[in-house]
Amino acid sequence: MTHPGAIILIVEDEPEIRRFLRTSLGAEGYKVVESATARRGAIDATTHKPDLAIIDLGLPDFDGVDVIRQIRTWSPMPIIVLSARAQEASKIDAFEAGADDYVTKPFGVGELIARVKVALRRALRATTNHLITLGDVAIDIESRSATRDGKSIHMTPIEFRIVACLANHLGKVVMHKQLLTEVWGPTHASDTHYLRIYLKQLRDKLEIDPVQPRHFITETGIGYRLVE
Amino acid sequence: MTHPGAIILIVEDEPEIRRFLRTSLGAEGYKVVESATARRGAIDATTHKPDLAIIDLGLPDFDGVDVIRQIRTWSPMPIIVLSARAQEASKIDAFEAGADDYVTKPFGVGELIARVKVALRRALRATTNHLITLGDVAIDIESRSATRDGKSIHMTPIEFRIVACLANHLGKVVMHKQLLTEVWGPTHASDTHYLRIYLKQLRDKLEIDPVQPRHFITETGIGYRLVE
DNA sequence: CGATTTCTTTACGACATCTTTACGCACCTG
DNA sequence: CAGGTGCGTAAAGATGTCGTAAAGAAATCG
Repeated sequence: MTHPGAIILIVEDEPEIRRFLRTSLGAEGYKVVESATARRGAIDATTHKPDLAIIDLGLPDFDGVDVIRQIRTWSPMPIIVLSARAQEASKIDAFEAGADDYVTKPFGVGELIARVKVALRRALRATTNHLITLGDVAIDIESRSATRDGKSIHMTPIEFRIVACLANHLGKVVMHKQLLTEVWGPTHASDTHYLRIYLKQLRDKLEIDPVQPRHFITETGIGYRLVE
Repeated sequence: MTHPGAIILIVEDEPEIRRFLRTSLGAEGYKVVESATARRGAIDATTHKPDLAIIDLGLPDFDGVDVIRQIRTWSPMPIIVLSARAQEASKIDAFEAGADDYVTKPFGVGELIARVKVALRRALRATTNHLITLGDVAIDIESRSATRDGKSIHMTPIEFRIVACLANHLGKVVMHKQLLTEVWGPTHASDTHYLRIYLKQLRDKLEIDPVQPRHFITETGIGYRLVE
């Protein structure tokens, strides 16, 4: 599997389809979060911080397009639309709201999973570089793993999200607010002390000398920056 | 239109479809390059450096998937597959070869153009940077970083805001009052000594000879000016 | 269901940045 | 030539941010 442990949010009202997707995606190693309504979906997107969202358009309370717009106000996460509407106008609406892909029902699992993989792969690679070398430590963003001369280094989900976010802007400063919203969601956009704690942990694990960090650089008052 | 003048490569053997795409995409303001064979398409991709490629799978000489693999060895450009093959296996093959999207014939122009826009939008996000060169120093406003022959130069938040403000009016004089209000807010619009202190620091960091400034020019009694 | 990992909360010393204060110099003006 | 004005320079104090440790709460896993 390409992205072990990635969290996928499914916003879909039909229980059979939800069950279907849950088992298929679960078998691929993804964690699945489910929401049956648009309102619930928008909330779950902020609380569960998914890596990707699959959204149905025909929801009971609001239109799925509204959920897309809502998410797009704070996150660039990949969004795949799943809809029975085959008309071109629906597709164009969804794309303009910020969708990344559009799959019409009925659909094949294999195809959907392939599209999920493509979207995740794309989201995790900023340039062309999935592999990052920090001194004697090698980090593979795609397989969520890090190694120091052969020995693997364990990273928790949040630790990895921070590294991935910093790696997406390699060499550039990522502001506190952006880092916090991409990792913890928009509700924690001001909890800068979270960053201090996790950056400490990352430096302890990945830096050669955690006291004199050479890769996880702090830009006081602004944010953090990852340099190779 | 979202990306004026973007170059789009079309690899497609059927002349009617080529003509169709040429007019549709041309009307949207895109430049179109056409190739009728896989071999020709792989060559045109290297010579014309397109921003995006639309590739048919059923080509006379080789399979379109080979063209995708070929391009993926050297470029991360967005690739949209256009194919009559609706089987899931074909789609999965294409995605695994590195395709970004898959549209089955017959298709609607509106949808295709929407998918083209999404792909371009996504690709553009990675490659935008405002660069200013001051002698041997390069400043990237967007990523908040400055470098002198590879070595990064650290700037504090206020220092950077001053540079950004001056860079926004590159070559023109920015008055004391304007600079002060944009950086410190309207309450400090008269504290001109702040500027003297920070301009000194900036010159020490960014000028070749801080005593004889060539880029941070002071306009006595008026304000400051940044020249490249 | 208990054990272990992971996440969140709290607290405080160390440090970078910002602000304040002070003085020397060049220029202009009366 | 004395005194004012605007600018550059330097250094010390104040403020806010950061790093660190440790312990309680929640989630995960066998």
